[in-house]
Amino acid sequence: MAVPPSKSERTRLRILDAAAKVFSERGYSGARLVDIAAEAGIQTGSLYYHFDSREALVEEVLRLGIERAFDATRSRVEALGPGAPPIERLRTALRAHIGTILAKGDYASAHARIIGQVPEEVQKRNYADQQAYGEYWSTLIAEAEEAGELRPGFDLYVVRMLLFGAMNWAAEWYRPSRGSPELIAEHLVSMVLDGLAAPPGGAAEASGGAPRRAELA
Amino acid sequence: MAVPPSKSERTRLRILDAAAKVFSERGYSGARLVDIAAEAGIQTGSLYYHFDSREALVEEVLRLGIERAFDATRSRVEALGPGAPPIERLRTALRAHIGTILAKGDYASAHARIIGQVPEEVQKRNYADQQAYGEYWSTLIAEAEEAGELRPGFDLYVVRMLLFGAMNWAAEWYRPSRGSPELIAEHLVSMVLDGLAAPPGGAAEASGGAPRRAELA
DNA sequence: GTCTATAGTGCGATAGAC
DNA sequence: GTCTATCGCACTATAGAC
Repeated sequence: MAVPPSKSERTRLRILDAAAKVFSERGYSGARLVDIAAEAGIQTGSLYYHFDSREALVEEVLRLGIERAFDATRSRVEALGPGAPPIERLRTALRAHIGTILAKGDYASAHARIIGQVPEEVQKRNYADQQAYGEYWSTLIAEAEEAGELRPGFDLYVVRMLLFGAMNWAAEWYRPSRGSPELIAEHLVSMVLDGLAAPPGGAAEASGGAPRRAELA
Repeated sequence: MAVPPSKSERTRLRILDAAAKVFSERGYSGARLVDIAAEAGIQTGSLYYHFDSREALVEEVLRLGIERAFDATRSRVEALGPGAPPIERLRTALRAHIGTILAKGDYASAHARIIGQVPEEVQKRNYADQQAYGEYWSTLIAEAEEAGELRPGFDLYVVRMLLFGAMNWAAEWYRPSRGSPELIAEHLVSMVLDGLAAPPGGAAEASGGAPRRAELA
């Protein structure tokens, strides 16, 4: 754990960062090894000292894409402590996942963008990781429903996918000029949990202004 | 208008359908002309009688992707008549757009998936169409807010992009086994307008079951 | 570990017959 | 209009020097 990273490992990480960026920008087939190498500051041939093939490289990017989002989300949810209401855990997970997409580099967005384009073998090997993260979200949502904190009647799989869509798509349009990641996260949480519509009573005031501006904005 | 399509035009349309499908499945660079030709039932060289280049082909697919979603959405909103409340117009637009994504072939989802990967020149030429459709949505959302039918405080650009994300992403996960397009559309509308959360009163009953099951399910 | 050089392959595009 | 044949290029991957 406390071992300082060797030169080889540091280069390997630079390559992975470069690959995540280029795969995310150009898609799986559009990303050229020469572009990835240039972004990492080496020649194309040198990539093969660190990775067996283009496929092995993309596979590691995809694995890290899930791992980073999962780690960030789980650790922030667990930091709430065991007594937190399920909907508060869900709210925290939403903030963590979209925060990873917006702020934490290109791994998560590379995964979202290219997983449907990589060779079938690579998809299969990534499937277990995806399942585990999906199960985690399923549990978060189901526990909120079982606690009576969600309106009844939703198909929770559909809900989960719509949520992932709103979050993962943010990689396509977000620019820092649009506001802090935290502000975007508050919009998401406010929209999907409380809804855009003013409550029927007409007293818009009573429902509170929608997204409370994030402290860190 | 009433002119029957020539053989050439029918082949051209078969090629476009095939291209929309293959571009949507494999991404811009992953789509091979030989696959598109095979899907259309012709040889690769024959494509060049109908289109000048691979770029010209993808450009037409992208143009149609916007056009079809725009036409479907606008016509359903206008069918409501001039007196419809703005939030009802927005609700209808949401149903129409996601319905196009889920049911109406591959053009809309091809646009969503590959617009970020095509050469910059192609992106630029598609930009005007995108702007027009985006403006249309901006107006729908802004009118609902001005009518006091939305909770105050949202950045409407962020809202629009989160909505597009939830809708466009559906192409990635939707299968007919998940339910009819209409059922998915009701989940979307219910979630983003009324929210997932049960109202604070605790009388979950009063808020109504979430997505009313679509008639056409 | 990283370089240069190159072998091998697959794809977009064109030419010309039918 | 569609075919077959082919040119030329760009890219992955390997070999061997340093």
